[in-house]
Amino acid sequence: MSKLPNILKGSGFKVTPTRLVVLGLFSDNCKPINAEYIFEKLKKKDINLVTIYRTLTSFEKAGILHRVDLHKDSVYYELADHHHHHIICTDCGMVESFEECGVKKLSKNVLEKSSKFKVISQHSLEFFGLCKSCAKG
Amino acid sequence: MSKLPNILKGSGFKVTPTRLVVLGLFSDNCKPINAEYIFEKLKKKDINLVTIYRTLTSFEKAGILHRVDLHKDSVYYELADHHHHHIICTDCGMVESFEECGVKKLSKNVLEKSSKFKVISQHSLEFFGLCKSCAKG
DNA sequence: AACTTAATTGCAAATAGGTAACATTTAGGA
DNA sequence: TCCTAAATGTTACCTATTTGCAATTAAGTT
Repeated sequence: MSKLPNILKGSGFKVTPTRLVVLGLFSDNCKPINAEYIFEKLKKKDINLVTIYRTLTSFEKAGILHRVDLHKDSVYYELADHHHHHIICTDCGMVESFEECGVKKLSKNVLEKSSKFKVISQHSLEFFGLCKSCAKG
Repeated sequence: MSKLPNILKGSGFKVTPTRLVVLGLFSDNCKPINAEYIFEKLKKKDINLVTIYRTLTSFEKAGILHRVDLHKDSVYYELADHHHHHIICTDCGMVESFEECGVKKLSKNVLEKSSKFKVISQHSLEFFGLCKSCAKG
């Protein structure tokens, strides 16, 4: 059950402690995380923040991670094969995930109607609103 | 037909030349634009970049503008009442807009199933892929 | 029309997220 | 074990955006 190394090898990456542990964080967390979060979580391992940025960028290029836009001031990622979407509270920033996503059909339609695009490889769908406790205030 | 001033007044803003001309840019453009673009377009009027950032932020808070995440390095906005979505080429960055969006139903479902949220006020839906010319390379 | 004042803007400096350059180290094949 | 390209650390840098504060102005009031 050496899943993580195989993911790395499968994308042509060398298997390094840093990459394993970063990838591990993503499979442990079912929420989108950013570079700073990873840096803090792995403080003990003393991994350079620059390396974390590089790891994230290369994982994204390889299709292992997807960006998630939470309208926050840094870039968040999650595992591409989770295919979650989110509701974000515009007041407190709380994030809830949901699975359901009927966008595949729409994606097909959109591509057919498009005059300029050949391939759609990914989509993002996020909702913004107020969580129950912020809606009270 | 003093539409723009009324939009501003309706949100409790004072009507200033800067705000009028920034808002005007948004109603002329059917594409998402960022602070830098506005700054360049209005170079003749010599508007401070800081003022543009402040204008964008306040318009967003007031619900006049929505953010659009194009996975680029700055924040883009478009008029909230345009309700467009986009396909972005991950290679060259080209953006195409489309109107169709069957997300309202989904939005309702999502809110019903959510344990934590009370209100959904907005959503974002973007597709990422390759435009025809980048797909060739 | 001049007066008042809170809202708006300009200017300079700071911050924050992210990237580049380059030297050092390491994974993993020969 | 050795070799080399890939990965990492360190430092400096860049670019988008924000903050603090002084000067200006929209727009209501006299």
